[in-house]
Amino acid sequence: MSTDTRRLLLIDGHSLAYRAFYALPVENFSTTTGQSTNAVYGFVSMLINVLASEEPTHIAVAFDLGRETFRLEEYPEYKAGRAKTPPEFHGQVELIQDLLRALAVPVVTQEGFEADDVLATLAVQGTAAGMETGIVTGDKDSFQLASPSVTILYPKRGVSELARMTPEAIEDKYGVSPENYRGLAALVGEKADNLPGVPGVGDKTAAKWLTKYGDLPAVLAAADDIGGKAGENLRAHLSEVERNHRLNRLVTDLELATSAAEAVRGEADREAVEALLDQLEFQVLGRRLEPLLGAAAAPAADAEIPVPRLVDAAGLVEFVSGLDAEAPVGVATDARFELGLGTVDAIGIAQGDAAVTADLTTLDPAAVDALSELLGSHPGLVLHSAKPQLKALAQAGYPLPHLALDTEIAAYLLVPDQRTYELADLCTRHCGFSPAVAEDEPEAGTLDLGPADAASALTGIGRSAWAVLPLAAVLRERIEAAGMTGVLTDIEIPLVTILARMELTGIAVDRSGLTALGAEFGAQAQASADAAYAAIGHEVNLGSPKQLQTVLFEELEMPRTKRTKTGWTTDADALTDLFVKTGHPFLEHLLGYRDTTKLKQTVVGLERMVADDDRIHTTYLQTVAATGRLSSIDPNLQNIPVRTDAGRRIREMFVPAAGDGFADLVTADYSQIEMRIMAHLSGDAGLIDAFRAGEDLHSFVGARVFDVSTDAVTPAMRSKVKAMSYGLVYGLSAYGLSKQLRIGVEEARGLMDEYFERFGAVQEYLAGAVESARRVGYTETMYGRRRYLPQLSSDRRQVREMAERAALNAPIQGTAADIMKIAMLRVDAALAEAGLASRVLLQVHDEIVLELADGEFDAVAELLATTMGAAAELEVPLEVNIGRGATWQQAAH
DNA sequence: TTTTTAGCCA
DNA sequence: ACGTGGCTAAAAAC
Repeated sequence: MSTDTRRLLLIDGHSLAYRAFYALPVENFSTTTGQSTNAVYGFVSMLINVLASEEPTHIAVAFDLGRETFRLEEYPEYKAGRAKTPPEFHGQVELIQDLLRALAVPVVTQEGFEADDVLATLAVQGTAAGMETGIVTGDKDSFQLASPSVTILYPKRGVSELARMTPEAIEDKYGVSPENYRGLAALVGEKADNLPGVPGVGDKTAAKWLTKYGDLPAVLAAADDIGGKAGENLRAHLSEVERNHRLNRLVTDLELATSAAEAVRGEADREAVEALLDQLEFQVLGRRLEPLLGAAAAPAADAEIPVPRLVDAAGLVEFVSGLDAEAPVGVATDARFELGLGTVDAIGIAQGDAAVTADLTTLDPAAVDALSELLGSHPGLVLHSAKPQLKALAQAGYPLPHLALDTEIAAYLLVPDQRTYELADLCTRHCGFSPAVAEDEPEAGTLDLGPADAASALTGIGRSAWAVLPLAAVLRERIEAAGMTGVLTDIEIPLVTILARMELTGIAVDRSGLTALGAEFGAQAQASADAAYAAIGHEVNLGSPKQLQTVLFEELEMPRTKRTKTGWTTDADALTDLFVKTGHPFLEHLLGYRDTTKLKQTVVGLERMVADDDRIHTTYLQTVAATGRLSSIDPNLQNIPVRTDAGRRIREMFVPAAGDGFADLVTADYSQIEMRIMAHLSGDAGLIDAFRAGEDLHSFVGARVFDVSTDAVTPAMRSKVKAMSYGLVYGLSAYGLSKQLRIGVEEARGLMDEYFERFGAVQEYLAGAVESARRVGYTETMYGRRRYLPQLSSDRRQVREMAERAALNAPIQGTAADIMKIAMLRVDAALAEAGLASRVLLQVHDEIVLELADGEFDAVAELLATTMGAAAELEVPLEVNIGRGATWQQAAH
């Protein structure tokens, strides 16, 4: 192509925005105000790429305008049956148009026509003017426009790659010329446009006919000569094919406001572009837009992704010894876990622009030493999702490193309610590159090493090790800007190592006791089931809500309960109500069955997770709970039953490793920590007095609410007050309270009014918390941990009120989580400092469980009480309860 | 394979 | 419509 050729680039805006929307995970692209930006991001990213690769002299972007098109007029079902546009897509096209306007890129539309018609017209004008034309569109109808001077750039795989559909490429792929593509499409049909074609005819058959007869009119004329089922179908669908052919013709003679020759980019409005990028919270993308802003050549923002070197043992030693002891070091591995047992075969290490990958299974002692030295002593190690990798390395005999940063945790703190924090996505979003390059190259952590692609898998790990470094730099800046450096570096990052140790240690269980208990619960469940069957005279799957509904509401004609999406609820509350109303024994047995099967399932689930060392190694997730709490999986040890006697028998199965010098378990839990935080944050004098006086909180509050003396508070009054106090922390309504206490709404409202009368500062605090969250967009814990709640400004009431309740709860639940995390760090440090062998095994939100080394109880109890009690400075004391026993249950107090 | 229902914890 | 934050299992829907 000579340099003086004029090159015209035409873009189908709507089609590309839609492609981008589905190519990029919407949950990873939204602003703090809740505006989704994935389609905008993908579109702009594509625009930058295509401008760089095509270097057009002329450009235009077309959008569909208006619902009424001539196609819809002729065929009312045109594009009918399409799935509704997802709500997250709304507004993104407008944002793209705003951005294009600010960039002075011509936008061309025509009322009553689709973007494709506009592009077709411009392409024809361009060809007439001797221009080379490229059309970027995800609509195959435009293939009919391909010619020696017109190429269709069709997105494959997301929006990052464009297939160049020249006439030859179309001929190759479909077996027809661009002129005949319309005929092919008419025969085959287009599902997305609701244009059915000839049944049983696909690209191959259509191409065969078109080649044989020349073009579509000739095929239709020869329809009677075509044999077989396909020919029969063709004859039966002639009118549809003709209709498709009329509708898929693109209009090339529109009178447009801008002609191809006039489609030239003007001078960008830099301020407007920057304001928009700010609003979209795009940072890296903004730098990549620099060249479009007409400024002096900006430095290339695209990081050069180095190709990691595959090194052997000697190469690893050389690389490690050459590392700067001050500068950050990126590390990635292929660690994976099964029942608490980790495996790691490969490691990537990077610093600056250099990255290597090594096969850990082939290292010699010198290399192992060098690696141990690096992991054990380097102060700047950065990993993405460090904990599983640290655990696997530790099990492989390497020291538990000092972690400088975990990029997954940093990303979580910035947006704690995101679903995933994958390295590749974060790099794309924050750094403008993606470390996962080749499609056949597995990502770190997911590889299955076959001999053929072992090398590419290994370089993927090295690339990940390198990628965390630029990501870390960006995330650190953003964490600092949000005031969360303290939460990150003083709480979350040091906690990783502690959790890793807790998980590696696990908690011992009585394996045969579990088996026996499971069998016992199983037998009880079977007995309840048999009794239930006897009560109705036949068997039914008691675990199937659908079958239960048939029995309860049709067979037994009981009154209908609350609606669910698919019928009527059969939950325990509803069944209890029904039992009160009907007294039918089936209900009683069903409830008994539910209880015991649940217990049995819990026991069986635990049994499955016992590792070879007779211990259960749960995994704590540090980036899941939006409030800052931990969560626990595989198995979840934060929801082991405790409320019933039968349930507590499961806690009897958790024991110390007596043979290893651990005689007992110890539990330490914060008493009423959330109410204490409420007292502190609200500054309510009444609540603060109650805690300072060390009185029973609920009796104290009950005395005020019911206007009696503290010792005149009955158990019934106390339990009402307790439910209310906790409910308030979560935004409970009078209706909810009435349901929970099985009292009237008016009585519930009376209780709440009385409560707020006596504890006015609590009400003020709660109202103020929502108000300030609405204003700044996020809630904050005492330690600065944020949760963004853009839905506080939603105009949908249900959505908004849900956000309001979250805003009430997040600072309190989150502060409690912060305090417990700080306590864990200090307890761990204090145990080590005191030279004690007792160790922390579990965390259950406000409780920790320790394995007590022989003879250490007094020291440990003292240490726990002091350290946990002093973990935070509140207006009220932090009370810690400590218990000791031969099982988790017995250690409870 | 994903969604729905139910139930356990703080 | 009506209390927050989690995880798991089984059935049902896809």
